[in-house]
Order: sequence, then structure tokens, then C-alpha cells
Amino acid sequence: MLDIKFIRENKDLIALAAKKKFVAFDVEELLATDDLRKMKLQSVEKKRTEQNVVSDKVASAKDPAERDAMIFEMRKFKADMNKEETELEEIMKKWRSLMLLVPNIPDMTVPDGESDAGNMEVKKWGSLPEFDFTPKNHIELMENLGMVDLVRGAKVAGFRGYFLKDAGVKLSFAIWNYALDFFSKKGFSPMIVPSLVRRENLLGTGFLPQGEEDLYKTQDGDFLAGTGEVATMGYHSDEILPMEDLPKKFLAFSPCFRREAGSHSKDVKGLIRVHEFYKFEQVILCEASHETSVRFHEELTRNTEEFIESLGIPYHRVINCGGDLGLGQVKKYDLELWVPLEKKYREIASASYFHDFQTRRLNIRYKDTDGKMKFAHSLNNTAIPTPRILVSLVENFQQGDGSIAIPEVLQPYFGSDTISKK
RNA sequence: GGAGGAGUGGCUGAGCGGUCUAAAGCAACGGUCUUGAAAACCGUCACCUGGGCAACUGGGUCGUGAGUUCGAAUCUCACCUCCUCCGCCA
Repeated sequence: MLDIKFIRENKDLIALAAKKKFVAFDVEELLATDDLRKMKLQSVEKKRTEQNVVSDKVASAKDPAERDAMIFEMRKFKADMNKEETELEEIMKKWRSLMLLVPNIPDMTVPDGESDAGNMEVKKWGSLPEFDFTPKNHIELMENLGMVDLVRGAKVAGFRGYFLKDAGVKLSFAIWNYALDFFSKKGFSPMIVPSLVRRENLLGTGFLPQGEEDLYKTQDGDFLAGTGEVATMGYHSDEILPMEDLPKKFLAFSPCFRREAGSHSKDVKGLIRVHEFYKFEQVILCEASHETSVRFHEELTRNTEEFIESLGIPYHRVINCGGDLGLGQVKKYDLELWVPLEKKYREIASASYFHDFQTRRLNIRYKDTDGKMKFAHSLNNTAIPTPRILVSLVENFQQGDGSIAIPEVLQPYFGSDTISKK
């Protein structure tokens, strides 16, 4: 959500933002609704003033006849006022729903483009593996080593279901424990956060109202979040934070659920795209300054890059184009890891900042040094998702005999330097 | 799942149809005093929003939402959260 004053004063910017993000949003409709809203509100408030004045008079009236006369008058007056209040409520409903659809303004450095095809590589790291044998894909590798069972996964959980087993489990825990240490050292406080969340948190983070079909919903009207960001951002909702607590850095761990609506023909095999996975997520709340947001955005991005570099997996960083940005995102980098058998990079992390788009919706504020109440800024980036990370890991580190070499940094956590057939 | 009880400003807590413009205390902040501090005393001390250059001023907010009333923190209903007891359960 943006400030209505800002929207009024910068309607051209909003129109450009909508165009750049390929979102259908009519600023003029919002502004017209806002004009109506202001007019009606003033009229209603004037009537309320009058009512308040008369109410006071009723309370202090000595003469019962005079008092009854005033009450009688007010009855008629109130009927009139109620009509206007109903009209105002109708306008407000429309106003509120339009306000939730206003796109945040993308940063100037965001390239044009309609879809992820328009994303631009800005950085490349590591050398791609060359195999002197016929390499296997992650499915074959992991099935051979008894790390995963996709057939029974589908039997039990349906399409995109999977079981991780034995070394697959151990490897997952090794990555989690390593990630916990790695990101804690960078000043992030770990939290295990709810996945089952109330609607407000999804509205607040900007996943709703537009993305409902991507979410699992319970019969109680709650949702299963697709990322720990949702609960983590909800954590401080409706709070005023002491300024000295900023920035707040969280490392959220949670199961993540995604319906992957509309992606039924994509990545149908393996562990790339599943309905249920686990993720460590970095979330930052900081002071309301663009410079600070940019600084932390780069920091969040580097953190995950350093993590991947320590594992030794080749990756690149892309800057997402306008059409690939969410409604609230100002700028986003995706980090993509090399998947040898697909001969392409695959998204593993997504770093974005929002200015106060989310914190306005969630009402997360702090009192600035000048005593003014401000909405904090928010940012997030994946730390590491499992099991998707396993895809690149096993394919890149596979060896001719079908075994998998464990990256050195993981060995203390995994307890061995290879995974091989028993 | 069943039966009760409760949600008031940063905290404690009074108010239970009209001087609520929400008491009082604590904490915090500013000042006086002091070499400095403490104590004491004086003062400030919620948020959202409209109008105005400003002084100032209108409206709203007592968990949330609806309702009753000329008038609601106060009455009614629904929901949310917490507490106590019973039941069930990892």
C-alpha cells in the first residue's frame, strides 16, 4: 500500500509503475474515488459535528419539553445522516479495494520486460563442471543412492509429492544446520515461524488479494503460507518498535506450501518444483530510508551468494525486469544455480525490498529521532530452500561412480565426504 | 469439544448511558535546584485523519466488527485473543 497523498501527487509515476509491472491498474479511477471519498467524508463529519453539539445541549437541557423537541429533531436529522454514512461506506469499500491494488514504484535500475525472460544477468560466479563421464540428472542420482522416492511420493501425496530418505534426509539436516550457523554469524536471529497463518498476514505482505489461487486454504479460512516471510512480517504487525531495535534481522525457518497453480506442465519431474518444501528466509526491518534499504538489499543478496560460494556451486545473479516484480517490490535480484543436466540456471533465492509497502499494510512503525511516527522499511531474501538446493548440489558434485562428493563446509555437519551406494 | 471469566493509552488500573475533554499511579521526557547525580517540586506525556500559512480547529479510535440510542468505554449481537476448570490428545 502506498500513501494516498503520495499517489495523488504522483499519479503519473503510479501509471508508469503499473505499465512497467504489466499490472492493470487505473490510477484515475482511484483518484476519482478518492475525490468522492473526501467530499462525502467532509459532509458526514460536518453532520457529526452538528449532532455532537445538539447531544451536548440535550444533556444540559433543563426544560423537558425543550429536550424532547431536540430529540425529536435529531431523529429526523439522524435518518438523513445515516443515508450519507451508508453512501460513504460504499465509497470506502471501493477505495480500500483499489488501494490494495496500487503497485509500488520500481527502482530506476529495474530493466523493462514482461516476464522472467526479460531478467538480465548481472553477475556470474564459479566454473561450470565438465564431466569425463555421462552425468546423471538429480532424479536418477538420488534414486540410485536411495535419497528420494518420487513414485511413492506421488502415491501418498499426489502430483509433485516426494519422500526424502536416508542420505537425502541427512544432507537436508546438514544444510539446515550449516545455514543456521552461517546466517546466525551474520547477525540474524533464527525463528521457527508458523506456516498456517491468517489472511491479514498475506494481505500485509502483498500476496493477497491477487494471488489467492496460489495458496492452500483451510476450512477455517486460514492459509498455508508459501514462505516464512509472511509470518515473520506479521510478527511485529500493529507494533511501534523502539528505534534502537532497528534494524531487525530475522532468519525464519518454516515449511512452505505452494499450489503452483497454472504450472502443471512445468518441471513435472523431480525436486525443482514441489508443493511442499522447507526454507530459511532472511527478513529485515529497517529505518525508513531508501539508502538503507538499498544497502541491506545488497547485503541480503551477498549473504546468500556467499553461502552458495562456500558450497562451491556455480551461480549467477539476475536483476528482475518490471514484469517479473511483485506488486509491492521495488527491486529484485534472483540468484540462480547451475543445473548441469538442464544446462541452465535455476532460481534458488529471490531478494527484494519494498520500502514501506508491506509495513503500511501491516502497521509496523517506529518513532524517529525527530519524534515522528514512521513506517519501517522491509526486505527479504531466501537464505536456502530445501529440497531444491539438492538438485544443483547433487548434479554438480556427482562423480563417475554415481556417488556424490560433499562440499567441504558441509562435511562436519554431514559426517562424511561422499554419498555412495551401500 | 463443554462451562465460566476477562480485554481501557508504554505498563498498572478507575470508569459500567450525558461535566470522559478517559481518573490516579508507575515509567519516560523537559525544566528548577545541585560541582554532578539522587530526592523534591513544576511541566510534558496516545494514535489515525480532514481543514488552515499559522495560532488553531473538525472527525474518529477504550480487542475487532455490526447494532440499540438524540447521545455508547458503558447496553445488545457476532467474531478474535487471553485466563480458570472439565474432557480429549502428541
